[in-house]
Amino acid sequence: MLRLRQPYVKKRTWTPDEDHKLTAYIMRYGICNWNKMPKFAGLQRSGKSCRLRWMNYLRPNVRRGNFSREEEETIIHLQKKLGNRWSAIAARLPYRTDNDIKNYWNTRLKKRVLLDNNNSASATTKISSSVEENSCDADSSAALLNIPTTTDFPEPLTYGTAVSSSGCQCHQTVEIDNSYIMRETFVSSENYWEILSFLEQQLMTEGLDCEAVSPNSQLWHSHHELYYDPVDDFWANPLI
DNA sequence: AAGGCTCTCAACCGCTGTGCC
DNA sequence: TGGCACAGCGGTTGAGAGCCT
Repeated sequence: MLRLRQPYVKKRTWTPDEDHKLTAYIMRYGICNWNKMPKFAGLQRSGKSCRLRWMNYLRPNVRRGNFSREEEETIIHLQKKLGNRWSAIAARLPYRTDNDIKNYWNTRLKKRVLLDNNNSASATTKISSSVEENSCDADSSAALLNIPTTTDFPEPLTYGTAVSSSGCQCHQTVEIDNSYIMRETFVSSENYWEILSFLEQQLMTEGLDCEAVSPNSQLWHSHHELYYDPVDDFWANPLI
């Protein structure tokens, strides 16, 4: 299959204002249709771009910064076991995105593993076997390596009226103004308060995201018909 | 100080899977 | 069953920071 590539694509870094609009929109109206969202949110972006930005950067339960030794070892182990299935690996590393893991692997871990393989085959085996000694599958390796689970974080207070949990995940459904639902999977308490504060500012500052579509408008109703299927949740079961 | 090189990460792309009509 | 729309995935690459000469 021939892949046609644009000869030169100027990358557009997201501006704080764009981040602001996207976050405000999602926090208020949730996620329904990525393709239509940019228009409703007043963004000159593709739906894909918005989705990527949210998933990899803006989403509350995303941990950024250095990977711990345990996380590194988990990635090495899972990559060996699963291959370059980054989303599957990310599912076993709460708070890390597939893009982050992929980048980290490509820029650092891959080199290290190759180096280890070249220098000492036994050194690499040690890392893998130390995991496999205690765990015969990837599912349990996360627990083995002390990767935080939902219970490691204090349950955040809920904004709004309704909270529901399903199984072991902290999956929250929040109703605001009786007209729309915001949902978030577990959020670290630190990020949660940041987001909550931000959301409260948004709700209090009418017109701040004036280009976003009002939930009561005809336009909003037309596209929110499709909104919210609890089964369709990227984070429905992050530890599977 | 300046130019080139390397590394990291955010963002883009095309492809594939899934659900709906 | 086929076509379409959309979401998600993994590979790739541009931008920018930092390092080196």
